[in-house]
Amino acid sequence: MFSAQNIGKKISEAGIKPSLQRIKIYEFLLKNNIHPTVDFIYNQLVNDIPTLSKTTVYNTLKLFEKQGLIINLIIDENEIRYDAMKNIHGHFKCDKCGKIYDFEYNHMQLEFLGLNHFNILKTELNLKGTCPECNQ
Amino acid sequence: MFSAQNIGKKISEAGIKPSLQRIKIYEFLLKNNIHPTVDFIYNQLVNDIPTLSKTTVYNTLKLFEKQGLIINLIIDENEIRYDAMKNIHGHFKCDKCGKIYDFEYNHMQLEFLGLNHFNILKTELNLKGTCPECNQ
DNA sequence: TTTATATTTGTAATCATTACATTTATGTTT
DNA sequence: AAACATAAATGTAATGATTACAAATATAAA
Repeated sequence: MFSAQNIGKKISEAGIKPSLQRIKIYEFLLKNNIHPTVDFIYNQLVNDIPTLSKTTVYNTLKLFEKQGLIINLIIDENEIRYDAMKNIHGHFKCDKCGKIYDFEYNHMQLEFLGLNHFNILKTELNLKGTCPECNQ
Repeated sequence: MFSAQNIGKKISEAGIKPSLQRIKIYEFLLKNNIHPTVDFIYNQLVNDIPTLSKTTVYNTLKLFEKQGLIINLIIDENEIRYDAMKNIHGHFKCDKCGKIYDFEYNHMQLEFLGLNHFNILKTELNLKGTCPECNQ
């Protein structure tokens, strides 16, 4: 499903040279749809690539985002998260356990008032509250 | 329109003792609907209150938020902004000039799929792109 | 006036991110 | 293959927003 070749190809198609580090980082995002932070990604991958630097993770994610391969997710202070899912969806963050859930919504029906002549490039719908597990 | 008494009363109604600092900070948010950062608020008010500490601004805004008097707005990394507008509305941030615009949207028609038994306490709709001024 | 409590203040610590210079890897030319 | 140029990765130091914490000040109560 996500072979190294496929991943490298996707990276190439985004105009990025597929180095080992870049393949591993993108692979991690594709296989783990958990909206990880930079720190989390680094800690997971440093086992695989002992020489990995956190700066590389930062640079790589910034590059991926610039080239449209992933999106970033600013849902709470002091933590940028990353998401390789490219379909439009919303994010729910549980205030108690901190887990982030994806959800679908009827974005086609959304209507914005007073944004004529605005060039909208990104839409973020973030919900907060408590998840079913924490509600019990 | 926003007299010191009215402001003090609103703060009291939120269960907060209306000190000078608290009144000035809330007054600033009410009179300037510009989604300011902590730093901006501090720099504006320190003229008025020369002994003001930035810690007080942080503490006061946190308290206001906890008591539901204001909301915070996390639309970009490294900057929490605050908003005293209590009606539901979205925020558009221009990538070029950085200005944040309010807009209305049809939130009543919004439908979330897969969030049964989730307790939704806050909804944030953030758009990004370029504003008409920067599009020219 | 004492005493207790709440609020404000200033400094130091924390932590995510960025800047920058060095090292390593990759690709090209001769 | 060697020399060179370029790109990518690395490690350390700097930045900047936020928080922790203890001391000082203000407010309220006895």
